[in-house]
Amino acid sequence: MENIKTRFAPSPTGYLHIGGARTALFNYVFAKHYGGKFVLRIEDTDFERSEKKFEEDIIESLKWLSIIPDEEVIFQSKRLSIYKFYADKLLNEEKAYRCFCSKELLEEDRNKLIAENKKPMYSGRCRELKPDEALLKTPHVIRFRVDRNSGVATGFKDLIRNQYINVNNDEIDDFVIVREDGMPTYNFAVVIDDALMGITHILRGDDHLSNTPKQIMLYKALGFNMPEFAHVSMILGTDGKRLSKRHGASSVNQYKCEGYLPEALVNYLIRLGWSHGNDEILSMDDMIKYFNLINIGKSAAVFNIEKLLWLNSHYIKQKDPFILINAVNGIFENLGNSNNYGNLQGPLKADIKTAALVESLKTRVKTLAELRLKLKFFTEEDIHYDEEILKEFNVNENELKFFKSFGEFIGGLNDEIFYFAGVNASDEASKKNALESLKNSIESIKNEFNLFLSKNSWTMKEKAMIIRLAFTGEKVSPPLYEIIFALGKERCIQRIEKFSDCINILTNRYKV
RNA sequence: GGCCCCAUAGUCUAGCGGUUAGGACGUUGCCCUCUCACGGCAGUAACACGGGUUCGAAUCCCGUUGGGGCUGCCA
Repeated sequence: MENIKTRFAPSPTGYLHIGGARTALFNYVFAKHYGGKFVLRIEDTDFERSEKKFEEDIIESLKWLSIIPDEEVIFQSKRLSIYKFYADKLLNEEKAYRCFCSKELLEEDRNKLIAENKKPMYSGRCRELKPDEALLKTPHVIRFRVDRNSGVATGFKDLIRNQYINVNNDEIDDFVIVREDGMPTYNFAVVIDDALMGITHILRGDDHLSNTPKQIMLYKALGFNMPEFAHVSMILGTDGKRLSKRHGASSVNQYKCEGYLPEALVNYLIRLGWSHGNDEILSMDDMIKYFNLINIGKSAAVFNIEKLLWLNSHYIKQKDPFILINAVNGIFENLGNSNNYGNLQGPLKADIKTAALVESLKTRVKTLAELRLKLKFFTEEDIHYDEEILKEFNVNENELKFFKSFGEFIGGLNDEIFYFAGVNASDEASKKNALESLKNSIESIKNEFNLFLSKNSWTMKEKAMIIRLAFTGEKVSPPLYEIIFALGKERCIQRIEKFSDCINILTNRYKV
């Protein structure tokens, strides 16, 4: 196949949603696989519902997913004269006609047909009408004259089903191609644009399957070359209904804000309806290399957040901590104070201490938002000790002695363990060095720590939890060695003192 | 209602006439272990139903059922 050109043609009536993103992705990788082009066209002919912010969101979200158009974005609203030209052409050739039926009249016709249990279709009342000057000035639409010779059918080959789909023409009424306000309807504009833009393959949702025969008729009437068609099945929610807002997050931007990585989302979407043997993890390059229409599934797919989470955690694990710090700051910066994650103080520092925690936390989280939350004990000074938790682990005054010597141990640690020159997070070599010596520091802390414990005949198992509580206030945390490194001697000792005070208060209360 | 599309585990899927029906997510158990994870190992679970065609059907055909879409001066 040569000179492939595909397009993604959303209407800006909502944020880019998951289904749209997948359609865009399929179009993109299909075009790239054959060395062709992919373009973006915004179908903003519905002035009522189209909004600028949605246009921007669509373009930004695609960019975030690395789905980059090869040509300037096209807006249908800027091509109105083109649609008018072709409407006049059809009118002159009597392939279309003006319809003056009022909306009320049409509604009446419709209801009558429905009452008779018939398919609601336009009656063709204005088909043979020859409007005079006066009538032409009244509001009207333009309808396409469907070939009604009995037995005529319109069909096309669908590349995904690999079969012909035919519909009898008498199933299709004389549909509107130009609205009362002069705007083209979807079926009309889409055909003209796809033809004029030289789109060779139309890959779209199968909700358009029933529209395709109408469009085929227009291609023929306008004398355009016919593109190939491929209809991808839809994405469903867990209830089997078409995916929408009520199924939770449905826009790409929401996933971004919740801390999903673009490569995870793209990987998830490509596998939803398409497969390459048993491959699950696919980079954009892999997708482009392997993508084909044959392996696109015909049946609808249910969106499964668990698998997305799995992929997200997979990609998080692959990243170095400095990149993750950056990514976390990126999403929380945009969210500002209006986020759902409570008050988090400032951006994360791209230093070795933060990196140490992020490195050990990255196997423990599934989203970036979760990562940020798990860093709270580190970024905030105010540690809260929950009485219930302390009771649960039976923290009592007997531990005061332990914490006293533990504090001394921390204070006695070699300062060199904690000393790091600044890390340049944009320099690979600098990061690599820092991460390498970080390992050494952690190793040293581990050795010293174990020595300290065994000298006193204590074990890690019996002391780990109370130390964890003292340092973080939480039952769950990264490993203690990393925490000691990240907090540093001073903050560790402060927390030990605070925790000891807390034990005192608690036990004194019982004595009284 | 009419027309069109679809049908392998809870979910995503492999399979394209002969397989112990494969993989992944999830889930369960075990190992590792300072908590939680990661990781490793093991287990769990599917051809919607009924007719054909064929020596042989998850695979081909028909029907039933179920689901989805369209039926707008939305896209």
